[in-house]
Amino acid sequence: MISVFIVEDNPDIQLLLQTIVSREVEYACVGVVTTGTEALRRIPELLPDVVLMDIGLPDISGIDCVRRLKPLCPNVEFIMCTVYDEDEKVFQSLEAGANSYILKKSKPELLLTAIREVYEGGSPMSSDIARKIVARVQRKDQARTDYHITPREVDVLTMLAKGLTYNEVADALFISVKTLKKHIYNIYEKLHVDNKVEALNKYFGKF
Amino acid sequence: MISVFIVEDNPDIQLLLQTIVSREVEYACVGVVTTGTEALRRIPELLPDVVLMDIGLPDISGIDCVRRLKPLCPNVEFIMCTVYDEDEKVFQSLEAGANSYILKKSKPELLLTAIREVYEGGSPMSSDIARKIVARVQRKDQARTDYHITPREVDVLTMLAKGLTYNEVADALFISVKTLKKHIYNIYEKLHVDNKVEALNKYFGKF
DNA sequence: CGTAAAATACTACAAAAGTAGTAGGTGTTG
DNA sequence: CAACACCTACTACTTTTGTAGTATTTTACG
Repeated sequence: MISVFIVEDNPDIQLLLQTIVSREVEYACVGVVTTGTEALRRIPELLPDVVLMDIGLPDISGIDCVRRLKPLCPNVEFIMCTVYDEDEKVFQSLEAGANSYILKKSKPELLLTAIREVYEGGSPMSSDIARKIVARVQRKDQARTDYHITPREVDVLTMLAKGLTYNEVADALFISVKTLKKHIYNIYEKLHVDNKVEALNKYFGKF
Repeated sequence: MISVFIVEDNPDIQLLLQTIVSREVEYACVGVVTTGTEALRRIPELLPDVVLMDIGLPDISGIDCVRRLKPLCPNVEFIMCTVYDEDEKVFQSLEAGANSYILKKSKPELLLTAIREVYEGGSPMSSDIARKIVARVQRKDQARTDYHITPREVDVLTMLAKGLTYNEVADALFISVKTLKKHIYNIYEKLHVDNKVEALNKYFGKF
């Protein structure tokens, strides 16, 4: 039996979600609230297995709710259930601690499947939401393409990325600091940057 | 009609995949090879819509194949189709340019759906593969938790992350460089680090 | 085998970053 | 109102980075 908590301000959708969840025997709706404030109070008390969280709430945004709740109850799984499919909403939700992001237009069966899957440790989402996330992961690597950075220069960048000083890098690579500086100088020219952080941002993805 | 190209060294699975794809009218299998080398030669010639790529090939790994092919034919969508479900394989595949990652044990219908969805611009994958990716996105934010970094210090860290110098940050925040240095000194103490890159790595996720 | 790219090493100076304090002002809260 | 956290600003000094060159030695490749 999976206990589900619903946070949704629109009465129609609230009722709809509640109906879908309550109809099946292996799911139980243990609570429904319409505001973020209520969610913040009730969820840590009830500790449901899964929370269906709307984003556009009247007081606090659903994303901020998750951000505040997840540290308090790490074992509660949050599914963002919303009309927005913008990239930023998706990323913010995941960064806040949600593990699933589905659109309200999804079919009832899909919602139930999502609840089960997130409960079982998955991150159910449609393939177009997934693509947004994949694109972000990929963006980091695209950076690494084509600056004519040599293998040795990659070594240097990799060590600098760890936060090592010139002396430490030089020791690790068995070269003199003078040589190292030359490498770094060359790297900066190739990347058209003029300090470490800019170089790392440009070569590896952004922070 | 979606043209599909298959890279798979195991004859049984190769035949199975080919059969699944060829059975439906809206899919056409336009080529099958058993090695990475052949894939590298044939795919840029044929430019199929979708490639089903095995990872464990006899010569070059499927991941390296994608890495080399994707820049040559950016409009070809790659689906990794493999037995491995380790995190690293998943990330490496996505970073190499694949847009979907499915396991060989998946059902035939799921495979066909995946081909269609990736062709339509999605990133189909099971919810447990998705969770691995979500976990990586989240890892970056977990870092930001609990070091007692004040709002002003966050401002400072955010600007430093852009690669700005002390002078530039001080100007941007309308404070003196002396004050800025004090902030940074405090940040370093809180994070137990002693330079910029270490601080950024610790506060935001790793590079 | 020659040559081009890469890696190595050096000088010398300039600029930025980091260390280690003190200290006044502001805002909040028990 | 006292304690506390935070932001601000300062001095003085050290260390690390960055700039701008020259020059020699490997290594890779046609």
